[in-house]
Amino acid sequence: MKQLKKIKGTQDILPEKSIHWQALEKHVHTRMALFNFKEIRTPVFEMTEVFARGIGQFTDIVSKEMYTFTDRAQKSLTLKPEMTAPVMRAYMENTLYAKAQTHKLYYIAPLFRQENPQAGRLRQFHQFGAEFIGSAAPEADVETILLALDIFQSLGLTDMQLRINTVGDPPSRAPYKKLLQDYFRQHISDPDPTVAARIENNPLRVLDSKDPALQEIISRAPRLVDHLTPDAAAHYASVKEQLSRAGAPFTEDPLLVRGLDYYTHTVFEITSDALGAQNALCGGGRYDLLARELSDKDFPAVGFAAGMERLLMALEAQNKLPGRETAPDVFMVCLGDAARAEMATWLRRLRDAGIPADADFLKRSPKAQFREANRSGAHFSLILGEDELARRCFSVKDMRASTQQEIAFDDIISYLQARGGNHS
RNA sequence: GUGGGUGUAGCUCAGCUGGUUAGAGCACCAGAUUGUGGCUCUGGGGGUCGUGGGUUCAAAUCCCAUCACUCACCCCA
Repeated sequence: MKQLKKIKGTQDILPEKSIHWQALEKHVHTRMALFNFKEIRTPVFEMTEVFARGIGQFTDIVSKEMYTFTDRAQKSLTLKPEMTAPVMRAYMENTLYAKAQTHKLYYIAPLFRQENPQAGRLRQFHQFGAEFIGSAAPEADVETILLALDIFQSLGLTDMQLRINTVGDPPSRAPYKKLLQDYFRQHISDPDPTVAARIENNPLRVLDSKDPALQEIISRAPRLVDHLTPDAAAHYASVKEQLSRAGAPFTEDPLLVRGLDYYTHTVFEITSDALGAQNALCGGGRYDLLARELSDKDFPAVGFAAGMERLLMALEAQNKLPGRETAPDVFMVCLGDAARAEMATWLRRLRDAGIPADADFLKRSPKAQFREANRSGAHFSLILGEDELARRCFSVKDMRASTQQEIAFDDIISYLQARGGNHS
């Protein structure tokens, strides 16, 4: 029979790796709590509308990367390719805005995009992220950026770059867009279809093109920073000033343009030198326009999303992977049928006492059971055989010291507890 | 969607210009030690050489196709 294989661009996270995932998730929960962000969980799939309207029809995500299918009721559903739109949908659907003026939400979730996989890019990948909804103040932008930095830094990660830019507000952007369109139409003689479409639909996106032929033209293009309304300019200036005061080094990148339509004002990206071509650890920004795309209400918001696979890759490259292997404190070695009959009972007693315990389940030879005990990393082997049963005791072997002594059944739990677990 | 690279044991790989039953290290299992692991020694199991076709007396090796994986472009986390 043919071996079944996982879907392209997906990954099995085996025990060897999952210890790092668990530690990273725990770390995220801890740091988020420190900033008073609360976890939100949303379904893995949504009505396609949530993304089509939220993210924007002309974005790469919506136009070619979504896992979209129709269910039996002929509704179009989509596996979520990002979390900001679902969080905003949930925020409004559950009228969180009625409970408090601002909400600080965070998530850890699997996401799906049908792209060609490569290092740091998968079809099912995982992000954690935060969404600070309800405040239009630059202080909220800063809080969000500092949160992202904090999570990376507190893991010990170094060699990161924070880049920021502003994509302005609608009053700044509308006239600028026209200006940019005119400029590109005038200077790009025969644009390829993608570029042509971008000039029409979202000229800002042309700015981050890496096409060598366009670099010259792009570098001379009019810049949004020079065409901001006073309000937008003040917002951006305030973000920069607060970041500087907080001691967060950043570089301004006038060409940093996020691929999603809902962004306004501040956008930012944190990249790592430890990664390959896909070096963005985290991307985010303010998205005051999203709520209106999904409803008839307006809510200012700012957030970020960070790729967990990429973060783990960067941590691994710097030897900073969090999490350790676990091992049981004790491994039972049962010799003979009478002892084996007591195995389940003793395992239960040990575990009820909070002592991580394992045993051999293959009825193997003593030698093989000790080998397994050794491999498990257990501190002690609890040997139970004919002799021990008769004397109502265990032979307790310390696997590191290679010493052995008898401990009465009645004393075994307290004996092991006094040894303080596997790390003593 | 487009390029490049790689497919031999569970893993890492060797296998020269095609030539008997395809190898090593690690891992796994067993024995040396009939109730004692780690070290050592001995032995063992495990491979349709990614798949299909072609050339040839003969293909893991050469040719074609195909699939998978991977890196990169695009784009993004």
